[in-house]
Amino acid sequence: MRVSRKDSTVDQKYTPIQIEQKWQNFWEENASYAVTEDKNKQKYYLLEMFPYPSGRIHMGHVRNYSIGDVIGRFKRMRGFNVLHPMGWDAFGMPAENAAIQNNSHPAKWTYENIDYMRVQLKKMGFSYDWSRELATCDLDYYRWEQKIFLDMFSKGLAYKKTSFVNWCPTCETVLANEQVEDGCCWRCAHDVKQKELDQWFFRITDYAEELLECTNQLSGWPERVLTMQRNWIGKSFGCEIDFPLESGEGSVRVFTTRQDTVFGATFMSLAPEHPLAHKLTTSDRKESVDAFIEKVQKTDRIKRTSEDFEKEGVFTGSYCINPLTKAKMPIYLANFVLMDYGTGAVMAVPTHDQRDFDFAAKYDLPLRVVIQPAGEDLDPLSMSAAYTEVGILTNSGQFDGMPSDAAKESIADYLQSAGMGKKTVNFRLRDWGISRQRYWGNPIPVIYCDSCGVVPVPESDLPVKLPMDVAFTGEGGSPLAKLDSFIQVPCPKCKQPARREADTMDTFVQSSWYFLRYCCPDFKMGPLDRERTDYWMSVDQYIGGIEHAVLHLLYARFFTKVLRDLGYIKCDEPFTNLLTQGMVIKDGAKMSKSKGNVVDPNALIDRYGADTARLFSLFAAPPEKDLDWSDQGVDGTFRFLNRVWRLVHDRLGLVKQSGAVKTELLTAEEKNLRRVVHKTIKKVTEDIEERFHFNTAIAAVMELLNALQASDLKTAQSGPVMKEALESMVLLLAPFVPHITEELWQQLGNTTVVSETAWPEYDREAVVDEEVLVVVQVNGKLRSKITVAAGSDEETLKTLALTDDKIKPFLEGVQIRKVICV
RNA sequence: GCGAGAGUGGCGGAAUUGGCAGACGCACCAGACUUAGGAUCUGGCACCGCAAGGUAUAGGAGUUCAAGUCUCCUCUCUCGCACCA
Repeated sequence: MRVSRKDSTVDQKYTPIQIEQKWQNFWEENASYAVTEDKNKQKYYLLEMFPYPSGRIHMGHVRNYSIGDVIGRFKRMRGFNVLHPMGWDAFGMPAENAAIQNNSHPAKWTYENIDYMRVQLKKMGFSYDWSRELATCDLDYYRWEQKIFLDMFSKGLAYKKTSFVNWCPTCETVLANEQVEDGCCWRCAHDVKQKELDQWFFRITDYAEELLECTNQLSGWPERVLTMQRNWIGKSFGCEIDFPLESGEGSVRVFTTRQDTVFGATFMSLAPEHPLAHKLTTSDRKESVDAFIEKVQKTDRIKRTSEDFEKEGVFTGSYCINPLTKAKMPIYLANFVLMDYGTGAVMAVPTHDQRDFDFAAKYDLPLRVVIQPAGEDLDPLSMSAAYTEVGILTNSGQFDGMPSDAAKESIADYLQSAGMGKKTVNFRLRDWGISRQRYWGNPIPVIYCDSCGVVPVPESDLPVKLPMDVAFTGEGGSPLAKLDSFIQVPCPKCKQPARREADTMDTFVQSSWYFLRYCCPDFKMGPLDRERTDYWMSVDQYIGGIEHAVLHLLYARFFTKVLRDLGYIKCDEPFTNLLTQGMVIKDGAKMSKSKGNVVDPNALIDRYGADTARLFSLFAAPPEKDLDWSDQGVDGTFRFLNRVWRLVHDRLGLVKQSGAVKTELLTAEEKNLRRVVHKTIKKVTEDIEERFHFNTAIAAVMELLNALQASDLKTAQSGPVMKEALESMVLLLAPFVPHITEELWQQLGNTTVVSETAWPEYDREAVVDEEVLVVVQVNGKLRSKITVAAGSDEETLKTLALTDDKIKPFLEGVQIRKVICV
């Protein structure tokens, strides 16, 4: 039964544009996806990383949000109370740059972009609770962030210090360590320089231990991301050891993880920035030391910290004493020693550390072997490289003969009891520098007074509003710093003239807690409504790009713990499950304007509709893998939706006379068709729920469509069977393509809407096979396939297999040793 | 160098617990319908072979009645970290 095009009426053609508009209006008017805290339902908090309002959405957004929407719609149909919010990561540089270019204001540019992109997202048919929409540049958002800042300030978690920071000359602002990639700015890719500035920091290092420890509980996160976070936090166990100065005045403290090699330490290397550097320099060495320090400071950090950079140093003229050997050790400054790791001083063991070995070779410093590999006898004179593996201690006094692993423990204990050092733990993680010398961000709510010092803005004076009467010239740094009406304020304490902080907060601060504010975006009494936040948190499923593995995802974890300790929330970790979706690739490269390989979602929607755009991005690859864009693949997806549309319309006549399926009256063909239907329900449910394998779920529905199309049912039961089949197909597709399925659902005679309909359950009896195909192998090779009744016993199978025409020839003249039945 | 992941047709990808390798889709080929087709439908499509059959999951060994899947070695690619003491 096929309806040719000529017989079709016009309204039977699939017209995505009209259908999608119709249902988007319906969802909007009915606020279909708005939710409240319902204690009788199980909550499900679903979140995709919110976009920066750059102007228009791109394919990465389409993919990210389509993945999320499948999960959201599926969970809703499964009966969950689904919170699925959307908002805007709205502060940041591009808005300010656009303002400079267009002689306009960042707020105008940002809000215009938001308005445009909101329309785009609505055109995609995503099931957001738009009543919770927020933009981080809204006063109602950033005012509460200022409150959080003050809380952190009063707890000592926000503090100011002068230090060398990463400076991007193009962006004219500071960058956190996490925001420097390969020595370049994460945003503009320009070389990052070092600059000494007075900056605000968040004490993320206070949480290093917990942030590390909790990675072990995040079983719903990709191992890759956890590994990256663990490496970034970089915990190492070792010792701090004091090396007394030869002069008798004080000592140099080092951090080492190789205290088993202390007896081999023959010289000392300090970072050129080390506070003792100048004090230790003898007058005759002053000239060369100063020259060296200047040279190192001119070298950029990236070069300096690359492994192939030549190790150089200079002798200070001073000595210290090895506390265990009592030997005199010359103190050097060395370019490879970093001030911000450990103590900025390294005990040099040239025999067992390659860097020290190279350094010793260059400056002709003494070598002393203290660890011997099993069955070898290292001779310092003939060594060509450091020996860095485990071994047996030698030349190490009372520790001689001990395995190096055990010696680590014993020597640490000995040093500690002798008061020469202590066991310690060191982290690679640095505090998070949040000051940005830019306008379009959240003002740091602090005032500087000559007599009172750093004074936090009193809570009653919050919020510190971003002034709107600002000129964006693009010259001479942040416009805020030059705006007297903003800068000049009386000191809140002494009322004398004082100055407001001109820096704004890193935009990553806003994204560190937006997921919490979504729980109570209208709350007026503080940053967070404890009751509502506790109901929704934590986020059950978070979805976004891998590029945030250490940036945003680490900061958000840190903030969650801080806000917990401040009493705002209960939960310890923000995101229970994390899905990192792959990139969208075209012609072998990531889609980007600069490569000229972008596909504009608008064009796609106009030509095929949002359902096709969604379906293709879900079908072409599993979510966590990169997606290879194919225009022809999009055509194929569109074709599939047309086939679905036509099939339902072609079978409408059959479906109209339907009642309930009476299983006892079904023909074999009808039973087979039902089996396919219910097997598909089972597979699609499991693929979505357990694995997020949307591509195979869609493939299963495609198979169902193929089976339905091939079927030709004619009996009295055909109507009910077909109706069940078509309705199941429509419901199974609903999370992927919500518009066309609503329309078809209605056309099938339903008065409900799909989004409020329960997800289909498969019938356990209907999926049972009556016959099964059994594969017969001889000596591990496939030789025949036989069809047997389901549940046949082993004996029957054996007989059938051994007498099978295709099997017999293989058994002639051979002794059967074993028959295995699976 | 360290850590993580991957390698399957012309392409994107299936194979969930060791049990028919290549589902589904794209591309391609043939046919049907058509005034027409960039529409639709039917069939074909890993490789070699007319066929029977044989060979195939980066390469090599192994375990097993049976290996894409488990073990060992090698190669290649991607990502992250990297002078971190």
